[in-house]
Amino acid sequence: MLETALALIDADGVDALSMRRMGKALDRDPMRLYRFASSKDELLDGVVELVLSELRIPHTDGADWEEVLRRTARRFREIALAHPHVVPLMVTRPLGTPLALRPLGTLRPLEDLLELLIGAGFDPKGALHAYRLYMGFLQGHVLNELQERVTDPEETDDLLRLGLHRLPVREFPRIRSLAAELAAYDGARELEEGLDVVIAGLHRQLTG
Amino acid sequence: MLETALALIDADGVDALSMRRMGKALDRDPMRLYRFASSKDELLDGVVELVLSELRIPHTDGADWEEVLRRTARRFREIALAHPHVVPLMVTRPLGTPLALRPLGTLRPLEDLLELLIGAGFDPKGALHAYRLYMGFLQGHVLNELQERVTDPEETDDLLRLGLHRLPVREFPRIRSLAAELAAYDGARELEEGLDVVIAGLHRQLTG
DNA sequence: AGTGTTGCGCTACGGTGTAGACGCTACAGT
DNA sequence: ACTGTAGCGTCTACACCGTAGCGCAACACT
Repeated sequence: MLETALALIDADGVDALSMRRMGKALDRDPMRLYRFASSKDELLDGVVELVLSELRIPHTDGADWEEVLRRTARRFREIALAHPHVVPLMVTRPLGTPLALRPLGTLRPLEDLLELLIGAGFDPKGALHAYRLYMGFLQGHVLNELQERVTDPEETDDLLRLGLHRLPVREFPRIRSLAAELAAYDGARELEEGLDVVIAGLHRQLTG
Repeated sequence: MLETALALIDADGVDALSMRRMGKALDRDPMRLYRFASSKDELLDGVVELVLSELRIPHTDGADWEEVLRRTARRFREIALAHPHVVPLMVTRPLGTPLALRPLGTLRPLEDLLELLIGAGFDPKGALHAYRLYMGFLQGHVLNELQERVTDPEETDDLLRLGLHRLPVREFPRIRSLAAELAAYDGARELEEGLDVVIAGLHRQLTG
C-alpha cells in the first residue's frame, strides 16, 4: 500500500502519484484507498514516514555521540539519494503540521537524537538546539546535493555539459569559472566536511 | 503579474494558486497568462525568483565577510518569514532544474557570495564549499523555524498548547519533557547561534 | 481592396481529489 | 424462514485543474 505509493513516486515523481493511478497499480478501486488513508495528504505523510523509518539511530548510551551523528548523517544521505523524489515531501510536508501532530514515526529520530545528545552531556535545551542545527544542516546538504545534476553527460567540456555557457559572462564570471569544480561535485565528501564543521561547533558548545 | 501570483500564494498557500483563480484576480482570461509564463511551472519559478530578488548581497570588497554573511542570513530569514508559503517552492523548485538552467535571478546570490568569499581569501573551490555549507544551513534553519508553530495559542499549559499530550509518554519522554523549550522557540536567536557555529567553522577552514 | 499575420478569447479535453448514492452481503431479531 | 439493518466495496458524479487548439478580429502591407 504505502510501498506501492513509494514505488510510484520513486519511479515517476510525486506528481505521478494519483489515487486513480495507484488504484490501477494495485488493481483495486481507487476509492478503496481511503480506507487506509483518509486523504491524499495523509497518504503522502505516510510515504514520508515510511521512508524516514529507514533511519534508525543506534542506541549507544552516549559513548560516542560524535560517531553516531556521523553515521546517522551518512545513512540519511543514502536514504535521500535512494528516494530523491521523496525529499521534497520530506522537507515540505511538516511545514503545515505542528510538531506534535506529525506522524509518530517521523518523531522517532528527534526523540532518539535527543536521548543521544543528553546522554552525551548536553543539557536538554542544548540538546534541542544541537538537534536543530544538525538536522537543518542535513536537510540543507541533501537539498544541495540533489540540485547538482549533470545535464548532458555526453559533452566533455564542463561549461557545455552543465549548460553554463548560457550564463552572461559579464554578470556571472565566478560561477562560470567554477565549472570544473561544479562538475566534480562529490556529495559524500562534502557531507563529511560539513559534518566536521557542525560537530566542531557542537563540541565547542558542549565544553564551553 | 508575478506580484499577483505571489499575493495569492501568500494569502492562501501554493495550492490555492491556479491559472483560473489568477485570471479572476487579474480580471483577465486565464489563457492570457501564458503570454508571460509558458507554463505554470515557469510561473512558480518566477515567483521564487521574485522573492529571492529581495535578497541582495551588499558589495564590500571582502572587508568584513563575516558581518556580510550574518546580515545576509538575517535578511534571508526575514524574507522567508514574510512569505512562508513560498519557502517550499524555494527549496523544492530547483531540484528538477540543473543549476545553469535556473532563472538567472536565482543565481545572483550564488555569484555574489562567491565574489564575497573569494575576496575574503577563500580559494574558488573553498568558496564554493563554503557557500554550500552556509546556504544549506540557512535553508535548514528556515525549514526548521517554519515548522515550529504554536497550535492552540489559547491554552496556557505548554504540553496541551503544542498538542504534545498526544504523544505516548513511554515512547517519547524527551520530547514531552522539552515542552517548555519548544514553546519558547526563538528563531532569531537560534539563527545567531547556528551562524556562530557555521562561521567559526569557515574561519577555521580559511586560516587552517 | 485584398491578403497575410498576429494576437486574443473561448471552448474543450483529459486529467485530478473526493463526496455521496447505490447495491450487495451477512448477520440479528422475531 | 423471513425481514430489517448495518456495513462495506463500487461506482457515479461534481467541481476543479493545466493547457492545446481553434476561430475571430484587427492591423500592416501590397
